[in-house]
This record gives sequence, structure tokens and C-alpha cells, in this order.
Amino acid sequence: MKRTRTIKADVTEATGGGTQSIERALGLLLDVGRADQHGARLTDLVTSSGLAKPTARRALGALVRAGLLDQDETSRRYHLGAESYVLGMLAAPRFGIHARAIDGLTRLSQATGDTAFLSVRRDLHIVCLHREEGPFPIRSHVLQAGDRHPLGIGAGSLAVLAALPDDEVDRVIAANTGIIQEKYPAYSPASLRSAVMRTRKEGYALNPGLLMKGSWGIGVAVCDPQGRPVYAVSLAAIEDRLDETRRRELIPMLKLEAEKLERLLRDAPT
Amino acid sequence: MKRTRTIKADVTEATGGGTQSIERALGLLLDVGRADQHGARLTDLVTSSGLAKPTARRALGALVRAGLLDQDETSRRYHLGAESYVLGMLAAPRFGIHARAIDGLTRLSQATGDTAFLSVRRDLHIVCLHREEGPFPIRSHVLQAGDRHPLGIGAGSLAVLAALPDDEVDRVIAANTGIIQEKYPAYSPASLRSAVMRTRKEGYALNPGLLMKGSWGIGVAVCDPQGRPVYAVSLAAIEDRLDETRRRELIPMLKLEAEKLERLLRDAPT
DNA sequence: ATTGGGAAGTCCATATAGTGGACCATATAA
DNA sequence: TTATATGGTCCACTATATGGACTTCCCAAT
Repeated sequence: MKRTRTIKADVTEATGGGTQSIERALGLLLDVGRADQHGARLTDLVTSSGLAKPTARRALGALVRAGLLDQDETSRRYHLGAESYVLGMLAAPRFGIHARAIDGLTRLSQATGDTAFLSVRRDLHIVCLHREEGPFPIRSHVLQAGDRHPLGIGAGSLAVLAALPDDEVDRVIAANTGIIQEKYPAYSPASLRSAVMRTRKEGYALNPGLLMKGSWGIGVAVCDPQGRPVYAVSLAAIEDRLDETRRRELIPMLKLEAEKLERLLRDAPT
Repeated sequence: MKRTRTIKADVTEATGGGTQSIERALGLLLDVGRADQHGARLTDLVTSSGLAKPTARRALGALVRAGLLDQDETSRRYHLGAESYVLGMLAAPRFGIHARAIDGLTRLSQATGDTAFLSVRRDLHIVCLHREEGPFPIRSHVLQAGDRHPLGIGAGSLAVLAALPDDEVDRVIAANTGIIQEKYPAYSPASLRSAVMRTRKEGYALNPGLLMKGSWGIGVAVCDPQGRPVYAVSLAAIEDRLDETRRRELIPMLKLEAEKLERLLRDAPT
């Protein structure tokens, strides 16, 4: 007897089986990416991934053989490899706003003195793509290129979350609740929801030092031609430099740069 | 009875077992990377990889879920995803010569009118990282960013091969013999060896239309501080524009840019 | 020297996780 | 309508990845 197909092949979803080792390996690849700068050690990767050591090492070996990772011969640390770089260059035309966004970030950081960021949305998270420091001597290093946080955590991230439709805001918060409770004690699903409201009302996102006391941030979302938020432009500074008065000066500048990026997204084909 | 360990743990090598699915998946990832621009279709990936369709699809699914690939909802083609781009950006500081090399390529292409290339060595192959077109209206499109050829095939590639020590030249040619016989009818191991000699004698590599009749190229290698060739700078033009006389003008310009890059490699830390 | 601890790397019996032949669904062409 | 080509899926079977336990290496402290 034939099984009745209840959902008659909606789209493709629910595949997902039979890919354990691949997903583990890709997880390791992204982990190493996050740890670049100094490289990742086998033991750390083992603990952070929860894999058994032989398993992790075999996967890392495959990644190294593929050229996506390099292993330092003496320190034995894993770094991103040339193939990762090449891949990124090949992907660049499809995400090419980055290159042209750097100008804007530089303008912002020079004009304000503070540090400007470009972040990109990755489903439930946001990833910091670029950090451009301004001349002001006290600089927050809370957000680095490559850092990843749940949507809503941090100024740019909150700007993106608030720009999503309500049902997706709920979905995202629900999906991230576990991580938030575990790693972001200053946040809660409820506080996120009210932050979203505030962001929509004010027209910009504010992070009043919730990730690190004293390190404040403001951010706005950049939407694609379909109106979905994909990037965020944000600024970080110490609390004193982001009081209400100064924010009123800075927000128009942020919005201006965000609009320029939206125009680029509209014009760029691909 | 204990098995005697003949090679007492020289370095780590010969691991390699227990990674089939990972290597298959990574192969697919790189395949898609090569096919970007237009995206890769499932069927093509199946044939190019030799995998069974369900296997390929499962692996691609995992890559999509990890964000390394995107699948176009309507065309069903696979493209590089945001995570690939992020990875590349994170790897950029370690391979950052690229960004600073573009200036040099632009200078070259403007000064000569022809198309300038930056390529990077990946073990037995060379990968074209960047292509900068000059104003001259007849332009060869034989080499594109992302294209990969065995070492020795093409001008930049030959420059790198010729800059390797003899034993490695032999190793590379031996390892590539199969691919060369299969896909590059104008080449042979013997012709490669004599091309290497010619390159060393003349001080630059010449490709007299061996990949595509009429499309000539000249190239020089860029070596890291240890003297190992890692990049190549090259120029492509139609045969008429690369006669002996003009080559004598162009080669010093290429060498100048190559030396600038070597200086960057020396000064840049990591 | 000697010891100890931490990290990298390795082995192999086990069963879990991936495989692929066969099939279905949908889209465009004839 | 049939033909053909492509994307997507099922599931029995076994090839394949797994991980506990082990060895080797390195360095710092005794």
C-alpha cells in the first residue's frame, strides 16, 4: 500500500537526514573562521563543537586537504586557508555591497570619531562584516569582524530584527531564546520584544551597554529591494558620546548611508 | 602482538580515512564556486562530481543549511552563499595582498590597454583571483576569476611552475599528467618541461595561444619571503599585441608590479 | 634528570549514518 | 498527448564514520 503524501511536495524542506558528518565539518569550518586572527586549537574546537577528538580531527583533516583550512606546522593551530579566501572572492560579486559600503563606513567613522560597523543578516543571527575605527581615542572592541550574535543583540542586530514583520520577529526570538538565556544575561525574550517596539517608534536601534557596560551603540537596517532587512549599519561609542542630543545628530548620518546602500542594492543586478 | 610502527609518526600524514562524505561535500562547494556567475545546476554537479544524485543533493542541502550555498528558489541553481563571503572576508587579512594588488593590476591594464590578472597557487593548480580589463577593445575572455588550471598551463601558471625547484617541478608535472592529457591537448609533460626551461632563461613566462589560438599571455611569479612562488601577475592580449618587441616593453612593468607585491608580502606580518 | 599534565595524534570493533537504485513530480519541447 | 530532461524523494542495506582508550610529544615545575 502506498503512503499518502499529505503535503504534496510543497517546496523542498524537511530533507536534513544523512548529513551528520558534513554538518559537523562545516560547523568546524565556521568555528575556525570565527577564531581566525589567532587560529583555533584542536582542543578548543573539540570542546566548542562537542565532538569527539578523532571525529573533529578527521573533519579538520578533510578541510585542510580541501584547502579551506591551513594548519600551522609548528603551533598546530588551524586557520582559514587559501580556498576559503578564493571562495569569498568568488562570492563577492553577489554580496558586493561590502566593498562599496566601506567608503560609507569610513565617512561615518571620520565624521563622528567613533567606530562604524557593517553587519549582514544570516537567518537567526547577524555577522559583523566590517569594522572601521574612527579617530576618537577611547574605542570599544566589543564587536569585531566575524563576530556573530542572535538577532536583536546589539544595535545593528536589533535594527534588523525590528525591521522584520511581526510573525518573523516571534519566530526569531523563539528560536533564539535558548542561546539568549544562556549567553546574554542582560537580555530576555520580553526585553527584546519591547526593544523592537522602541526601535520602530524611534526609527533607530539603541544598545545601551547591554553587551558590555559602558559600550553603547546605535544602528539602522538596510533593506533589499523586496524590503527585507539584510544589512545593518551601526556606530559604537562610550556611553558619554551617545546621549540623546548626540544621537539626534548621528542618526541622520547613519540613515543617509543606509539609504545609499539600499540604492546600491536596487541598482546592482544579481 | 603489536604492529611495529615502521614510520615512527613522522609528521601527520596518511590520515585520510573516514571522511568520504565530507570530502564529497567540500568538492561540491568548490565546484559551485567555480560555476558561480551563473550558478550550478544539480545535474551538472552530479555529472562533474560523479556522485549519485541523492548523495549530491543531500550534501548540497547541508551546504545550503550552513549558509555556504544559496539555492535560487525559482531556477533551483546553487550559488555561493553569504557564509562563503563572510569566510572570505575573515580570511582576507591572511591573504590580504589581493586588495593591495588590485591597484597594481589597474595600473598595468591602463598602461598597456590589455587585461591583467592576479592568480594564486593552490598546490598543483593555479586559481585566477582577479581580472582587470584594460581599454583595448579586443579582449580575451579565456581566463576568468575563479578559473583553475594545472600549474604550467597559461602564462601566470607557467611562471609559478618555473619558479619552483626542479624536484617539485617534476612532482607537479607527474601529478598533473593525467589531467593535462585529458583536457589540454596543446600541452604535454615534455612541452611543459621545455617551457619551464624557456621561462627560466628568458625571465618571464609566455603562453603563445596554447589554451585558445590567438589568445597570448605573459606572466611573472610573485614569491613569498621564503622564495616560494605563491602568486602570479600576468597579461593577456591577442597575438599581434604580444610580439617580441612589445613584450620587451611590457615585461619590466610586470616585474615592477611583482616586486611591489613581494615587498608587501615581506612587510605584512602573518 | 624526573615527573606530571596538557595537547596532538592514532587505532579499531561497533552500529550508526550515508549510500544509491529505483521511482515520483514538475517543466519545457515536440 | 507523449517525450525528454531536471529536480526531488524513499528506504533496505552495508559501507562508513564514530569515539573510548591509547600513545607520543612537549614543556614547565620539581
